[in-house]
Amino acid sequence: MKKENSAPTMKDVAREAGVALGTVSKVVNGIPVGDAYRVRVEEAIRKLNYQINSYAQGLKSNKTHTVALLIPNTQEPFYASLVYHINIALLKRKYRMLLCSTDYDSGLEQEYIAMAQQNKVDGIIGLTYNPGLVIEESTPFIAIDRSMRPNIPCVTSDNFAGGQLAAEKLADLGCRNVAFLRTGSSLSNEPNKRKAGFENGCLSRGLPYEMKIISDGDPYSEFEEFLASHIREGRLSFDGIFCVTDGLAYSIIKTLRKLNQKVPDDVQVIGFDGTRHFGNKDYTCSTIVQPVPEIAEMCVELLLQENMPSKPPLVCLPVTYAYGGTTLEAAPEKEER
Amino acid sequence: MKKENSAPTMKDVAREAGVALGTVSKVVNGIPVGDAYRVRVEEAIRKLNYQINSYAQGLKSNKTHTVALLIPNTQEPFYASLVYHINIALLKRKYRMLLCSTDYDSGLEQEYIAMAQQNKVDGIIGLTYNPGLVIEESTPFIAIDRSMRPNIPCVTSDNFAGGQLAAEKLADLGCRNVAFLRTGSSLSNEPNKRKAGFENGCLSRGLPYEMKIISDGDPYSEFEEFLASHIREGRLSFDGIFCVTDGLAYSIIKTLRKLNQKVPDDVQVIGFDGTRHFGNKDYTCSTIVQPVPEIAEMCVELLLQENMPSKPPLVCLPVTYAYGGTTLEAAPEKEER
DNA sequence: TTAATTTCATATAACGTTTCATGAAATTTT
DNA sequence: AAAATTTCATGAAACGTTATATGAAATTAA
Repeated sequence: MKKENSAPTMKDVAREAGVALGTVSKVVNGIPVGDAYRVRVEEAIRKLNYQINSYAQGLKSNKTHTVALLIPNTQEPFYASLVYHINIALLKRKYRMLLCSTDYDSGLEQEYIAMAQQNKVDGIIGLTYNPGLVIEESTPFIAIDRSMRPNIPCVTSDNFAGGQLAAEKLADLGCRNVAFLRTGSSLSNEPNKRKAGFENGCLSRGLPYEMKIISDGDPYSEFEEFLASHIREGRLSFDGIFCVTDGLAYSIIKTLRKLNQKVPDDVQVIGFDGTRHFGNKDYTCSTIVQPVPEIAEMCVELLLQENMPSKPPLVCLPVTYAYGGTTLEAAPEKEER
Repeated sequence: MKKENSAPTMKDVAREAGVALGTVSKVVNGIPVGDAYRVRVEEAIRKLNYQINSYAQGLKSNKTHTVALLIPNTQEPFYASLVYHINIALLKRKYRMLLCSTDYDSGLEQEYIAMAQQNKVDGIIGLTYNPGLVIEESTPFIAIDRSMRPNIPCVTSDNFAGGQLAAEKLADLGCRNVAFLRTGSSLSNEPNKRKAGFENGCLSRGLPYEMKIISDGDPYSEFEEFLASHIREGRLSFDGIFCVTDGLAYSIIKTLRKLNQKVPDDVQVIGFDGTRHFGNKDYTCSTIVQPVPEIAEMCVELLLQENMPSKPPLVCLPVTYAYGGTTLEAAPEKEER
């Protein structure tokens, strides 16, 4: 007599189908089995509504079907978007996601990695700015947005091309004098690539540019001061601004408004990230879009692939430009006024 | 001889400490054991850096130490904040979180619940607007923000009090004519409580009010039309607006700006949620703050408590008002101009 | 037709826990 | 001091899988 409330096991399926336990296991795992057997097992599975007990499976196979995602937080739109798409990519492959918000705390990061080193996850996808993390060779690790070390695969957007694209767009849209703005808060070197790409793009188009990087103090008031100091007779000396992130772009747009500069008529603004903010179209700007779904897919793909290539790949995914109302282009959908 | 790359097991600890397997299990699970034994086991655990294999544990005990979180998405700030705080509350108790983005898809929701019904999670915390979900009695379920049915515990903010608080605040700040704005997109009945509380507050203060609920069409242009129609000689007939969410508030503020109404001088705006948007202080408004960390704690607490009370609790947590620049109050920190 | 080979379902032994019956040692009772 | 009782570490069984050795049936070779 079977207990009331317990899920059916392979043994139950085997009894129901009149086959051996091992045969059920094979069917469940897609290992070829005589047609007559397979059909009977499949029927029994359907009839009993059998689902595999992944904990028994994990115990036996040392595979947990769980992947840890190390991410600073789940609230900034870019991170939230990564969480969302990685979650989808994992569920698609029947993997669970263990979410680990690290708050940039290297102690926590190391703790989670240690946990993974034990037997709790099959691998880690990590966005961390802490290069000193101790990661055992045996734990598959994929880095997002920052190359951790030579032997760890890394998936990033093509930040250099993104910077270049921003410069070219601004040039195409008639700018004659542009600026790159960035805060120094991020320790990743990817923003530097955005900057380098932007410089490169400006140079190749003969577009005069200025760089402003605020690393200390309150970036918002510092940027306001910076912008105010570039106003002569009510006019800003730039007519195009590239901000290192959309978050900064929003802030700059607000500052520009305060300084009576019209966006995009007086000055055009391009951000970076392109993560839609809680589906509210009021909070978009023209931007360089990071291909978050593709980044997510690629991370999961690399992490779960059977045989890691000897040379760990550095994947650099293409970015695109998207109009968002803060440049002179026409909206793709419909002009809203 | 032990395999190189495998984690130490209880057996290893037992051998190292010279005690029986069961004794190690007791120590690990905090079951009292003779002091001398406990010390030796603890030492061995430290020496071998033993960590329990939660898959073996889950197999044996039918406890998975995993909780599923059903949530529409991870990107809207309120949801993102819930994810974050529930994640923390669970990790604190050594529970894993299985994140399930449902996109309001009842099929997906049901699928995840079925998965939980099998043996994959110990319980579910769910924010869903689908009252028809089939949930077995045996699966602990905590609803957020919407009472699913009488026998399922539910944790919400005190939406009624929040509406009331908004009305009182606006009255205190000198408003003489106010409006409640809401989109009809949400199927939850909690927004109705916000509305009811607001009405109640207005009535008790003798504050004339108007309600506008947009359920069809593009809410943004509809609201713009609505607001424009209430302008006489350049002045809006309201001097206070309560929006059902911060997201709507941002949108309304932008519309007001377009209509040349100054916030907060001409019209004050209060939103609802109080989730800080990606830590960017440019995107805050005066608001009724939902106590997300407390909601998260409460959900986890209720879900994991040993003996569920016979009468499932309906927990209603207190909200607070927070200044955010869109009302006439002074900023708590420092006035920024 | 018989022997050698291949095919493939079966049964069994782990995997690392928890739990529980067992009985030795320590304590209390007489 | 002996008997009865309590305390508590022990070790084996079980949880639901996977993997591997086993041998029966089917196929091929002689």
